[in-house]
Amino acid sequence: MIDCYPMDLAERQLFLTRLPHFRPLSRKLVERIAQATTVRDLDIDQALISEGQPANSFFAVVSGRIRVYRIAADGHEQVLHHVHDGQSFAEPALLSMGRYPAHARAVVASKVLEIGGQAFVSLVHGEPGVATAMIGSLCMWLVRMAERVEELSIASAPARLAHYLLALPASPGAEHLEVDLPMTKKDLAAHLAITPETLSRLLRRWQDAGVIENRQRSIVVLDSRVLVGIADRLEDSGP
Amino acid sequence: MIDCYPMDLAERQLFLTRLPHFRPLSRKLVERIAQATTVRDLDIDQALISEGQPANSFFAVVSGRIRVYRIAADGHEQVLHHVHDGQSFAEPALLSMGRYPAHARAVVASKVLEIGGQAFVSLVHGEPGVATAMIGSLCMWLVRMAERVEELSIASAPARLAHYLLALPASPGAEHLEVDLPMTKKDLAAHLAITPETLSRLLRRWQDAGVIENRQRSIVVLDSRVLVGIADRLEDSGP
DNA sequence: CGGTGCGTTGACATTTCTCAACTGTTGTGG
DNA sequence: CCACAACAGTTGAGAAATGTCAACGCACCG
Repeated sequence: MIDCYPMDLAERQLFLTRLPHFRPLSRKLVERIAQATTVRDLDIDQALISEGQPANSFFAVVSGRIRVYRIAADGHEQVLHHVHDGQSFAEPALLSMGRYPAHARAVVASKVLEIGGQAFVSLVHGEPGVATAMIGSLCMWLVRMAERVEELSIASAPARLAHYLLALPASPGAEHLEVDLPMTKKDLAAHLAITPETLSRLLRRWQDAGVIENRQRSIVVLDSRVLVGIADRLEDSGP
Repeated sequence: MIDCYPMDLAERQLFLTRLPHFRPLSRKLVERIAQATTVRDLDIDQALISEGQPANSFFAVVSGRIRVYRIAADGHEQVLHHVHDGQSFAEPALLSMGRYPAHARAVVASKVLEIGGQAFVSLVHGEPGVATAMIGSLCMWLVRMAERVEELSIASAPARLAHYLLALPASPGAEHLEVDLPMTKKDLAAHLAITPETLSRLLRRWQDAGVIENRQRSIVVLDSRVLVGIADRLEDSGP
């Protein structure tokens, strides 16, 4: 864990300024928001929110990654989102629902900013600038959710996986594109609503076909055109 | 089509007052919003929004039903939502995206209120009450989307269908609960990401088992406990 | 160095889709 | 008002995809 020192007010303020939806706010407003924050350092797998708790805060991820999930009726853990650094979450819970609708837990050791309480809520209701910022933030979440719905509506597992890989930010490897997987393959399987076995077999098949290279925590895309074709459900060359 | 007469300002204002997120607003504010609206009467299957158009308005459904959808890469129509009377949509497009992210089209003959233009946007940015109302509206959408994600993440078709039926508002029939299907079975199948054939077979099987009665546009639930069990993936008594 | 759990692989069971044919309903034009 | 066209809905048979169960290798952490 790199950033495991306490953040002072100026640091918290600087971090807030960098969040997309607080960027347009005046220095003074951001300072007032920063005063209503506290820092939470989380160990790996440490719980942050339990479903049903009264919502008194929302959160922004400074570093690390948070898993937002619910427990299905059969006890299975259903992942709603992975929240990365620079993103915030649980705004709706604080602003209009009153209770947290899901669990949240650190995937890796993480540092989050807790922004909360009545102080922030009254700021939203009283300051048009803050309200506008929150509207922008909520709209971003809606777009992400719409993408997620579209992704999950894709019937075939190969198409869902290809779609997901192509949407991930790619860093130029030695010669081809290399995408870092932001979670374990087990979690990725859950995210795509398939089993880990199916995921493993798909990656194996594409590797054998020379389309990708399957590494530990990343995928090297050797022929993205084939992946695009699979994502568009044109055809997947079977086993 | 019942309401195919023009709505005057007072009627539009009254309708807006009834929308959940405009209810808390003062009479004067609602009147100013109403002045920025126009009525659109749509025939069955008539287009309202095309994906990619510049967004200058958002919409509220007075009567009828609007289908929000996207065209997938393979030409398949992917339904994101069905919007019913008393609900609004496309707020994010107007407030922060600038362009419509999806198509919208009338499922049946419908009347929608177009609320729009710079007038409304400046009202949102200037009037804390309106901004708060929009925040509430966006939060409701987020909750709906989260439910949709959870629904689609359920792996098995019987569980998805049972979950959907149980979430639908039920009217007490002669003796048992009767739920009206808000769309055709073909569209319902698309909504659940299954084929119409699979849907038909599931309803048939449950009817044969005495759990439901399969009518044209509604389902009579004879034994909701069995449905709850199926939704929780406990077990579905096979054919 | 040994355990814990991810990732992989194989064999098998099950679900769901696909294709094709048929039935029923609805709405329209003669 | 009826006949017909168009299309939602149903049913069946077979194929394909995916899940389940089981076993094993391997990395990582204590």
